[in-house]
Amino acid sequence: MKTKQQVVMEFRRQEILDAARTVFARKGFADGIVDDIAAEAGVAKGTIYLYFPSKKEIYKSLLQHDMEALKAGTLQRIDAASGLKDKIRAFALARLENAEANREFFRIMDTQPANLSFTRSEYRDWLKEPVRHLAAAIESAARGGEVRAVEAEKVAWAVADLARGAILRRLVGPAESRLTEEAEFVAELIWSAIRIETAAVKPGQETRLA
Amino acid sequence: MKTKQQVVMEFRRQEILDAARTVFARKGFADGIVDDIAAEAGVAKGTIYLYFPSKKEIYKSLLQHDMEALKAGTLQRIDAASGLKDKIRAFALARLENAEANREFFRIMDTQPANLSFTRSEYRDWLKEPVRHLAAAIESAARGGEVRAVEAEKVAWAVADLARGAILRRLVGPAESRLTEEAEFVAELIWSAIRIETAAVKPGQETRLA
Amino acid sequence: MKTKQQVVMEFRRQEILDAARTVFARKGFADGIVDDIAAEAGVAKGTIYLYFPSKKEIYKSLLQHDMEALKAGTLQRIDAASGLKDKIRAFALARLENAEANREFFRIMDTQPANLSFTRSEYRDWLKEPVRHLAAAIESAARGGEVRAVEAEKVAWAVADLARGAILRRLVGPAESRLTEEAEFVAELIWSAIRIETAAVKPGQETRLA
Amino acid sequence: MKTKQQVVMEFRRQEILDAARTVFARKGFADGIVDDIAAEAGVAKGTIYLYFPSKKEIYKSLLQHDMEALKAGTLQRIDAASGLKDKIRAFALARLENAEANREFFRIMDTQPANLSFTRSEYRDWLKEPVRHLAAAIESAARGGEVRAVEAEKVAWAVADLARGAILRRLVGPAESRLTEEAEFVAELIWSAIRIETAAVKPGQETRLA
DNA sequence: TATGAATGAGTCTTCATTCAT
DNA sequence: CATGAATGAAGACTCATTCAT
Repeated sequence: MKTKQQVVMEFRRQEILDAARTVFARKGFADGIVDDIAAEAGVAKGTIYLYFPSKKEIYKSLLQHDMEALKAGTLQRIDAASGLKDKIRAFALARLENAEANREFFRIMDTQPANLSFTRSEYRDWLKEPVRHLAAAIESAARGGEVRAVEAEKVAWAVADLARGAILRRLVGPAESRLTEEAEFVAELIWSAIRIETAAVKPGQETRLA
Repeated sequence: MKTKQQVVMEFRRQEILDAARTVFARKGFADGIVDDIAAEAGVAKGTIYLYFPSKKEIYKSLLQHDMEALKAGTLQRIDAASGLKDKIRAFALARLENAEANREFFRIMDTQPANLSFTRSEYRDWLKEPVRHLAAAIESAARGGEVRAVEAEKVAWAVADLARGAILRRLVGPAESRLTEEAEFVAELIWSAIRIETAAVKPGQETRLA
Repeated sequence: MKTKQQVVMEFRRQEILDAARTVFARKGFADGIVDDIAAEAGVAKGTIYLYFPSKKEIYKSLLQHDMEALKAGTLQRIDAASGLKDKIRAFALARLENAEANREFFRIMDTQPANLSFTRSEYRDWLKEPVRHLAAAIESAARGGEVRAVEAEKVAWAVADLARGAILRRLVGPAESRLTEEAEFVAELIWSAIRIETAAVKPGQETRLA
Repeated sequence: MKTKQQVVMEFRRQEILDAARTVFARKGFADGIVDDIAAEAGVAKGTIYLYFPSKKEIYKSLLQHDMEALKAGTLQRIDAASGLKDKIRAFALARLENAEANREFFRIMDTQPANLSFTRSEYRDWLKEPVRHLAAAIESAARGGEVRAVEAEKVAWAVADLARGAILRRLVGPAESRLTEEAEFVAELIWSAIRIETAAVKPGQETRLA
């Protein structure tokens, strides 16, 4: 069981990480100075160094923590969905919602300097697992004759790419549609591309891509 | 007509921009110091400031310049292609080849700090025009009954997203396939999603997605 | 009579001083940080400040305390010796043994920053008294015709200087001889220099300087 | 041949070293802050770092430089003297004069923290050579029957110790005697201790020790 | 025009000291 | 009394920018 000490310790760390996320998201790593983080967290500068050995380490912890959460959430939502199309939609929606709820985190992910030893490639590693998960589902569906025999992993990455693009556009310009619509668009696009047509699509029988 | 002065001036600016591209790509904006750029360009540090008012301005000029080139190239290649699928493939290939030929530039685009007043949103603006171009082609094809009545601009952005994802993966891990294959995959995926099926796809009649 | 309070107080102060001696000897004043002292003493950092008003004051107390002990010990051993040569030997041996038994203290004495208001000059003051004591013995011997009429105080300081040098060399390199031999060397050297020769020294009649 | 560049470079380094010597002598290493050195040298703080990579390196360079000079000077003066007693006197006088002319340097030598990787032991190394030089002269004299068969190196170190003590006392209290007298005292003391008496010293025939 | 030495504001980090518990 | 988390002043070092040559 945790001592009260540890609880307080953990709480402070979290406060600082939250402050850091805000600051780094706003100014990036280099321009997000420690004074800012301290001010944002409402503590003195020295206090920061009681909980983290360096600015870099704050940054790393932040990424690690947030990415872990994102990964777990995404995996869980993929599993919760039943059909393949639902899984695709779930994946996209998980990423969209996470980014929406945590714009700061996404902005960091997206502007992360490549030279902090903890690099984008590691970021991609966190993404890799959910993508593989999705790829497995696609393969399974292909074996079941539900979709065509596609390169499952490439298609799964495509889902991730589309989700990312959608998020980015929402981040820059104001949102023009609901998150569910965005996710639906992704799912529909991919689904249309890989499903096995049981019949010719006649004019007027369009899918929701339109 | 340009004086010799101006020619020399322009030449030096270009040398410095090239050096800056290399440095910024390697170390990012914050860690790419002016001394590095000067050394890379083979001039003294002070000389840099005869051609650019500040480090930030070098960065901005660099982005502006490279993005302009990318935009022009992409537009031209879209126009050169005839059918819609070809145009899609051309778009993807243009971006892939550009990124390949100019990894440094792409890396900068991709890690660009969000706080340089010259932001990603502006970057996206450069991309916007080729995407709109592609969207127009899609709409035209839709009107011609070649593809379904889709949200043309969203689909066009999807093409851009997929291309970007492909590039990113090539940048991180070593390339596993040829650029043309990557472009083909993108074109095929999108095409499969939006084309109007003239007949049911029978088993064994798969497309090249696989 | 001391209350139990005072006894405990005194005990804690001593513990802290002991810890401080170890730390300062190992790292010097500037690099011997208060956390180190607290850890070494097995108390919390705040506790230190219940017993001493500042780090500097710990340092001063430490020097004061140790030097007082050194002075008292040296004086006592000089007095205990009977003849002049014995007194010289006793002086040197007292300093050597003290330094050996308490290398930490000596190292502090010897590297003491000159700018702690409590300076080396004060340190020398503690040494002054034993030296004067020895000088008095020399003068007395001179009056008794035992040694030549030398500048007693200068000779006494010379004894101190030689002892110090011997200690320093033992501190740096590993000891090559016993403490008593070192002291004997000092005593013999000085004694040879000031004694009144009762007869010419013939070859082969060398003293133990060799 | 040196370029003008190198000359200017060397000159600036020297200016900074001079400033550093003053500051370090006054405040010690830890409290001698870089701003002080810069102010003393009449340059901006940043300039310091054009000539030295770190504060520690300034300190090391300073010691190295000054000790080298001291060693060379001492060796030369020993060699210049003819008889053994003269050599002893020369050694002591060289150290005394050097310390007098460069009180700052001596104070640094004497308060040097032991934990700068470049330690006192290395300082002793610089002293070692002149001492060995003197020891050789003593041994040679012993073989020539001029002095007794003493432990030459220990005696030579004794000379160094006495010189050091004399310097220290002059540094603390104001000088009471001329440098030559101090050196003469050292030489006379050692000489009395090791010379071979050709005849009994009769009362009234005292040497200059008195 | 080109140079590169000089500048000093700005940043991270440390650590003596305080104080609420 | 004891604790140790919190503080913030201070210091080493960096680097964009300037300017005398």
